[in-house]
Amino acid sequence: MPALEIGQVDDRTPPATVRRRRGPRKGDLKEAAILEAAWRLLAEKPITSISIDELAAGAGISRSSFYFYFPSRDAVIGALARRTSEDLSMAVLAPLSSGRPPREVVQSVVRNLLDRWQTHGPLLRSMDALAERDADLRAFWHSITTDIVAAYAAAIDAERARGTAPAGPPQALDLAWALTNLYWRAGHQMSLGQDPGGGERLVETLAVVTMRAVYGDG
Amino acid sequence: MPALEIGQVDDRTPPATVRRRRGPRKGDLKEAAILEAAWRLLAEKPITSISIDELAAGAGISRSSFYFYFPSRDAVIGALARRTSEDLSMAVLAPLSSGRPPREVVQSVVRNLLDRWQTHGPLLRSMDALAERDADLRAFWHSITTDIVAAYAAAIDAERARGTAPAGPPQALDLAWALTNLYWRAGHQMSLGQDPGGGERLVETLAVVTMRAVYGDG
DNA sequence: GAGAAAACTCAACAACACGTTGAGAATGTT
DNA sequence: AACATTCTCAACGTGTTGTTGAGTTTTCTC
Repeated sequence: MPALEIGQVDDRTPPATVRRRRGPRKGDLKEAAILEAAWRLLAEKPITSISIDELAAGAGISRSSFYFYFPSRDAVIGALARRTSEDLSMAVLAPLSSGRPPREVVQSVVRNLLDRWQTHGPLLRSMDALAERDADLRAFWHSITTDIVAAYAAAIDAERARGTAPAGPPQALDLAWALTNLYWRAGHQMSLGQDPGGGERLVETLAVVTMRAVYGDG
Repeated sequence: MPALEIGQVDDRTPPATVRRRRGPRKGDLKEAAILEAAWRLLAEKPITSISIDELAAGAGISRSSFYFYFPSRDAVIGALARRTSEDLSMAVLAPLSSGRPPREVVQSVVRNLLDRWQTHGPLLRSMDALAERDADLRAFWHSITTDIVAAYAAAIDAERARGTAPAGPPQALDLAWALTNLYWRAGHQMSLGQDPGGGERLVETLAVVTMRAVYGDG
């Protein structure tokens, strides 16, 4: 699956904002320009301090015109978020179905996720903040993470069935949920530069914790 | 340590807002009333949708008067956060120095933390959001969590010295950091009702993960 | 308890961001 | 060319923010 870049027009799926426009038209460029501007601005300041004016100016249109494309600033974040969700899912699901040895799978999952946080950090953080206010986005994102957790739990259950991992409690789902949230927060903190020792050391730590949590029987 | 309740006047330390007032004066009641109003409102809606007007009205003063006490809405959250930080530190530090067996210590730490998230959830979530914008609050909170992590790491190192836990890598500090962030995110999600299966089951899951992470040698 | 200082109150003002409206220009379709 | 759709934006109304300056009340000091 092509990893759709930010700013590139997404013609694979109907637009997330089912609002006014229908067919593939010219002003799609402007919509993309707004998203691109949001992406750019997000890298330098938190979402709450980006005004519609800046977004519009960044896309080369007037503030009023902005509202033709998006109903609100939050909707822009929502659109970016939906666009990133696939990428994030794949970061976890691909290694899980690779058939490689457990230790490598875990390492890949963790590495991939932290990698996404490195590049999409500002967006993911904004989304986290937005999800508290926006019920739609919260539901959407909840379903994404639920899928990821379910897949992870299935992998744990498979290991348990093979006898390589001890049976619960905790249930595989609970374990998967906890680990996924561990990765999430770790990535979040890393993207803020709040982690002790960068990159590979963090991957290693998370991988060890995961291996012990799944295969240990403390 | 007396667990200072919200709305109670804090005369133990100089006011966080070193702005205008000095001695212990009458209007302290109003300041407390604002904090109490913030606390109350926070329980029903996210910080971003609470207006200064509501805060002032909740405290029985005019909007302009609000600015006599706090320079901004964020400062109110900051004040509440500082007030809660001790409580949160103690939730972790007390069990660690209790001398009880490891498994019980871990369970207490986790239980205490989740308990705080249950009662202070809306505030802690607001703080998380605020910390991204406010450098002061971020630094303050970072020092709090750093202390907690350090204490946790010291406990792990003690176990390692006793030979009951395997030596690193990962370093005890990295392990403590990861576990603390796991608890944080778990509490965060729980306070949003986004966790699978409530209370005690979550405590159990986190306790198991912790025990395996510290004592396992996967 | 009189007078001064400090603490406190608030209406009015200015600045800003938001979202809407309605009139028009550009683009596409027949 | 005539028509419909897409796109643009100035102008407006609204709500929230933070400041100012003039007042009232409380507290302190003698």
